[in-house]
Amino acid sequence: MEKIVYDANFCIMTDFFRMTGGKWKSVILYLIRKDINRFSLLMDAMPTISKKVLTQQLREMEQDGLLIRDVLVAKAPMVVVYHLTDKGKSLRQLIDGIIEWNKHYF
Amino acid sequence: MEKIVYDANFCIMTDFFRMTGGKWKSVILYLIRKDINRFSLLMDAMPTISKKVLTQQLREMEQDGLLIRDVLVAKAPMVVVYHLTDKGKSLRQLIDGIIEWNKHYF
DNA sequence: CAGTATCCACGCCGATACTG
DNA sequence: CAGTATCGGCGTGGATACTG
Repeated sequence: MEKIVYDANFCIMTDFFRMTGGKWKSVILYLIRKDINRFSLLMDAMPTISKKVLTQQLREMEQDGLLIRDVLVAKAPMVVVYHLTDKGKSLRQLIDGIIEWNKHYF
Repeated sequence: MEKIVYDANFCIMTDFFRMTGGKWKSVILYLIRKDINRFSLLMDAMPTISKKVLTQQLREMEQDGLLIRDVLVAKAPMVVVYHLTDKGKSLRQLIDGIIEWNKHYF
């Protein structure tokens, strides 16, 4: 009979929530998948997000290997395109699962 | 051609993250499912959580219909038992999906 | 266009002491 | 045993002005 001792800091779920949780990441994931893949397009689609926060979220998601930041033109006016990695795309099934669950239990 | 405008405050994912996210809720869900269903047993299993936070999380999860708080003895020394609702149990498949995803993409 | 730089509010989470 | 009450740190998210 072993004792179960749990620390949330070492929970596998913590990684998932860090990568997809927060206020905006699941929305960003959804939008980029819909080819809303430019900084200004994302700003237009999320009228209540700030530039700082959008930049932050995109950078973190890049770090987590969910998306790639593609700089097409490096001088002003810059052109940057975002697209999902396979890892980022693979989240869709999980998100769809969550949506289905929501439909069923509400 | 319609314009897509998104506000995280009305996102279906926000509900899911509120119900299962945060630092402890997925752990609590897991533990109660393992019949670690008393306040003090949960405290023992999560040595780094505080009483206030555990109480908070349990109350929120009760509000969200994920678990039921069963007061067996209302006078000190009290006896309270927690158990999952069907809605709470149903989260297991989603959590398992997340764990599988994690195994595959790490 | 796609960001930085600052400053700031709020809420999550935690430590500790006390209680029916 | 199963909580409340109180105080406080810290991180997330936001408003606004500025820039290569």
